[in-house]
Amino acid sequence: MNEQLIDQFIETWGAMGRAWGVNNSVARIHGLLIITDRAWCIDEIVERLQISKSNVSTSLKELRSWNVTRKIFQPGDRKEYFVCEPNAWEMLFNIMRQRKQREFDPILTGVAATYARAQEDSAGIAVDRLEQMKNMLDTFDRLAKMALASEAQMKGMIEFITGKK
Amino acid sequence: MNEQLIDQFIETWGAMGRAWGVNNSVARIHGLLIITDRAWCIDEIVERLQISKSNVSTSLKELRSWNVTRKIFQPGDRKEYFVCEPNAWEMLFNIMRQRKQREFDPILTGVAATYARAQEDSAGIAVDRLEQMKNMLDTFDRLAKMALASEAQMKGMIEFITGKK
DNA sequence: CCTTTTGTTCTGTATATTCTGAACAAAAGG
DNA sequence: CCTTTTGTTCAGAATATACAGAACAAAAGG
Repeated sequence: MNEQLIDQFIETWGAMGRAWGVNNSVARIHGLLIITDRAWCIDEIVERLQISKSNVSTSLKELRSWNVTRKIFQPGDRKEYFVCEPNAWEMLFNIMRQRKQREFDPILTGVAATYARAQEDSAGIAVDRLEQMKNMLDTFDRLAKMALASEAQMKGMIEFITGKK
Repeated sequence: MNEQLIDQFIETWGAMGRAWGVNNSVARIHGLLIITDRAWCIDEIVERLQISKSNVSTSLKELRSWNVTRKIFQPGDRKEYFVCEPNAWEMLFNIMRQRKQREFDPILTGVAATYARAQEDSAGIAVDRLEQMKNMLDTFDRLAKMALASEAQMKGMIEFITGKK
């Protein structure tokens, strides 16, 4: 087993998580599940990453809420084992769907509300900028809806744009 | 002046910042510069947002590092005033360029390095997943380079995809 | 020169978050 | 039933982040 190489990937994935606002333990566990070629139970993760069982338990719960990890059961073993979504694009899609819903949609609603009220009373407000901002968010909303509707569609889109055969 | 409406937008923008890993004060100041129709000096921001001068100073420095805010000088006034990039798309582009450079590129480098080493010694490593991950990141890199090269090109792309006339 | 204005940097405090160990719950085995 | 295994939840400790106020720097005005 190439432990050092695994560590290197886990570290990279952890850095990625930090950059995108994901908890370090959560990202590291995810990295471990991605890079290794097997299912892990909680105690094994505790041992491998040297973090507490409670931390592993809650982190795995969060990973499941993002639909990137799931439980499996081994025959004749009471323990729960965990694996990650094996398809990289599907994984990304699941994360993007969740993030859009949790983080983008409320912002769009908020900006649209401000924009609507600014029509009535615009004193001191840069209405043109607000409108631009709203239009931009609307465009992203439309784009995201299309892209996230089907994996095939998004990949088609991207290949078309980047001109890859 | 519709102070409440301005507050509402600043709050929305702050929430957006939090969701994307931006410091709350930084995001609120940015929100203030976006929504209001004028240039602000440090003391005015201190007064309006009720945060300390040191906080405003460092936050503005960060906003400048993202190329979304710049200093201007008023005739016959020693104070520095601050305005935000007036074009919403240009603002987004500047942020994306910086984030790609600071946060995405190192990840791509890291994963590519792991991938290269995994060719030699792949014991216990899910090489197929690593390859998928690397390919996905490469695709994004290509896509981002194209999109960020010119504002017109990206807007064209988006309009083409979303089918907007 | 000395004072005033303006902005930045530094240091300690307050706040938020992350993480651990312990307590707890649930269920299987004997 | 009682014990063991397994996983979750909770309370507090440890850590990291954000922030304010003070000290400092730079430059203009007199």
